Amino acid sequence: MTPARSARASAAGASRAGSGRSAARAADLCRRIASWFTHAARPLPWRVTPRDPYLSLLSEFMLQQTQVARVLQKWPAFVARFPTLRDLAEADEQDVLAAWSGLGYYRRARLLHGASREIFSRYAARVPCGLADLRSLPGVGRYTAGAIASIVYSRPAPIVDGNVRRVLLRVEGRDLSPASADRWAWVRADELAQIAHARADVGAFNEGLMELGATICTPRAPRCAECPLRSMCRARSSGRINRIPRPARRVPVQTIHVTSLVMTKADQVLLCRRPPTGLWADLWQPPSLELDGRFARESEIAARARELAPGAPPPRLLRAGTFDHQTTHRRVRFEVWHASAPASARAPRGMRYVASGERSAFGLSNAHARALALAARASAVQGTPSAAHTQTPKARRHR
DNA sequence: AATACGGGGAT
DNA sequence: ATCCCAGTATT
Repeated sequence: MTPARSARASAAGASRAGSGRSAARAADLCRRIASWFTHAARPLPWRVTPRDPYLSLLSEFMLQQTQVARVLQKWPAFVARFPTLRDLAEADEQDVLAAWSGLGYYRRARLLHGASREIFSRYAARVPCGLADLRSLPGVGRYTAGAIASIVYSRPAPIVDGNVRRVLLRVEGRDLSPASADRWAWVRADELAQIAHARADVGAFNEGLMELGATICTPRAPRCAECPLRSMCRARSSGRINRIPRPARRVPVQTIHVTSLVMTKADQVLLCRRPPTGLWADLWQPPSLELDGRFARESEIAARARELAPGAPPPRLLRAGTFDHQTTHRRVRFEVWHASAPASARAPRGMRYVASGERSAFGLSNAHARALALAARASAVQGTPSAAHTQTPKARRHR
């Protein structure tokens, strides 16, 4: 064997056993993350020691595609309303939806409720620790199952969310297409989870990886100077930190027109239920007309108002105003009208007149809550003098 | 492999 | 204005 050939062979061997250097690198990465997380972890209400399985499950559902700051706003009231898994499992779905109001992706509330009922009945009210059992629960996918298994039960399961994917792609300098990036990240996260589990606490490693992505290795303007991985980050050393990960293909935003008719009777407002599928499924709203490319004409609103208060003289309509409600791939334009129903009016079948005090028992989207507020301000201005002087300066601008 | 599904934060 | 967020279920 010539010296040259011998050198190639040993180089190939060393790189496959790959082991050598890459295993040491992986162990180093795990160690740095765990060490950093012990002092950098944000105090969050579900980060209790030891982890509470129910609170962890609840937080994971709420945090699906939802930022920590938003979950923190809704967390106290939800936990106070449903302190234990049993409370949640025995609740009516509508009460769960009401407590979820404003969080978005309302299907999660129904799935969480279903999961809690299944855990209550099939698992004796204990959140399961096995990946397969977890995955069988409604609303629990690969990420959530891995999070519960590893963070709550210290099982060697990987998790990949948007944070983990970004951190791993960057530290390893992988400029992959979105689909390949996701597959690669799961493989890499699995390898690292096994190492972290063998060395220390895989839960702290997984949680630390997410925390790093959420607080340091952010999508834009990452704070590399504070990053525990800065000296080993290949995206940074090759100047590609702003190109990795590649941006996802974005879908064009479509515009929807909603004309809402807010019927009030004394201090009560008429609400109806949305259909069980589609946007804002199963939530409550004021009766609304959703038309293609335009708001409803006043004659169409008037016809609807007569249906809602049959037998009464035609209600006087007040155009309260318009606003835009922006979501990721939709712009919802609202036009809000107000009408007063006579005290004798009865709510049509399936609808309810709801007093402001009991509003919190009804699941309402933020958009429809805003429509109700707009109508209330407008009718207060146009209505009784006693109500008119309570308007805020902001309300005055809407006249 | 795409698409539907909220609402808001950060830049 | 643009991108993204502790994703999952359905098509």
